[in-house]
Amino acid sequence: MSAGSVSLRYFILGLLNQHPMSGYDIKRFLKGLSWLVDSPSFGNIYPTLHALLEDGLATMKVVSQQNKPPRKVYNITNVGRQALHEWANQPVASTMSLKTFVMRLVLAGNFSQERLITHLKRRRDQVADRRSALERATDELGERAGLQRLALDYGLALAATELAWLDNTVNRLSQQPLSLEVVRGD
Amino acid sequence: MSAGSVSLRYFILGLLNQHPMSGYDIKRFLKGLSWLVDSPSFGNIYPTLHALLEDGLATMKVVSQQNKPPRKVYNITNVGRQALHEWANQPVASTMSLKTFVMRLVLAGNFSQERLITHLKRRRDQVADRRSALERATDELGERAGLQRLALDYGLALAATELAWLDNTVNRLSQQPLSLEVVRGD
DNA sequence: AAGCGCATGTAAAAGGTTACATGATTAC
DNA sequence: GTAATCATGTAACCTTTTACATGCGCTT
Repeated sequence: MSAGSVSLRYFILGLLNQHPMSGYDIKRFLKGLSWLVDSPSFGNIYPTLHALLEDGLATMKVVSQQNKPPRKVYNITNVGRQALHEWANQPVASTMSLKTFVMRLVLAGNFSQERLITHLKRRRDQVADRRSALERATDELGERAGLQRLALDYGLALAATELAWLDNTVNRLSQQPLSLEVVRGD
Repeated sequence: MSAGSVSLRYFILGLLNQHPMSGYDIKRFLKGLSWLVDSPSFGNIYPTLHALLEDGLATMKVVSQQNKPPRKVYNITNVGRQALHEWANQPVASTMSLKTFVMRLVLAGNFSQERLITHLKRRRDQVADRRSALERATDELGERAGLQRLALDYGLALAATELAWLDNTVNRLSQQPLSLEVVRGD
């Protein structure tokens, strides 16, 4: 999960800040978005939740269900919220994978509208750089039509779409703010 | 690198099959494509090359340079080529990250035009499935406009572009095959 | 001989998946 | 009682990054 990515610890903490969840819930939620975000295994999720408990960043409550075994629902604490904000204030690496971008996008719900827009704009600049790099690489290839050209072509198509989407979204959000209703646990 | 991905061992082997390279060369080449493929560290590359040597899948020759320290250039062996083909014949997981797709696309140069087209078509189907899943998820969200919707929207935009590119490319390649000049090492 | 860029290498630590094991609850 | 689904948990293993260390060849 790491490698210029979002550490699972803070990714989960950010999810908990939006909604109390069990390990199973987290797995299901991320599995549904698995093309857009990392989807860790249970063997990674459960120990991470235990660590959050241990460090006082989250609390746990056993919730009985009908027809189903009980769940352990985790809730972020005030200390956890503070840790999350401190983490979020750290500078972000200048390059970022698609998944990392979307993960931070999801976490952005914990913060302000400005921060969200900043995040999108930074991504925009990054994608523009990437497009330039791909164009340069394409030029260097010259006439040769091969697999590398195919890969570059593919990358350029994606970059163009991403840029358009980001511009569009930044404009839209600037005019009409998103309501960021974060469900606060307690 | 693993986790439904392309193992570094075979990725490097595939690169060597297209062109003899040193560890440093590999690093530089992949760094340039780092948005499209995994870009492993030296601490991963060098030991992998040693293992390929050890297993007889590659040979190594020290090549002196002017003005620069000598390089260790690796070359695939016949045994290595056979291992690569066996690996490539194994069934591929039904879902694949963008990077994994592009990595396999680059490796496809080692194989036939049909295999290349098959790879692209399989990706096409996969992306179509993904789009359906994202559409379903969007419907389930209903009216609520939030970050999750933003993420889904983003995913849908990318999926649409990918589908168009894949269709386009498959058609183009079906009519006008790509010349796959693989530089055979020695 | 000191410094710099190229090039290779390694050990320790971090991060993750796989493959189990356990147990609750319902349905047959 | 046994199979199936939901849910949690753990240990062994694998991969990968990080943070060094080494050395060549040129320049000053």
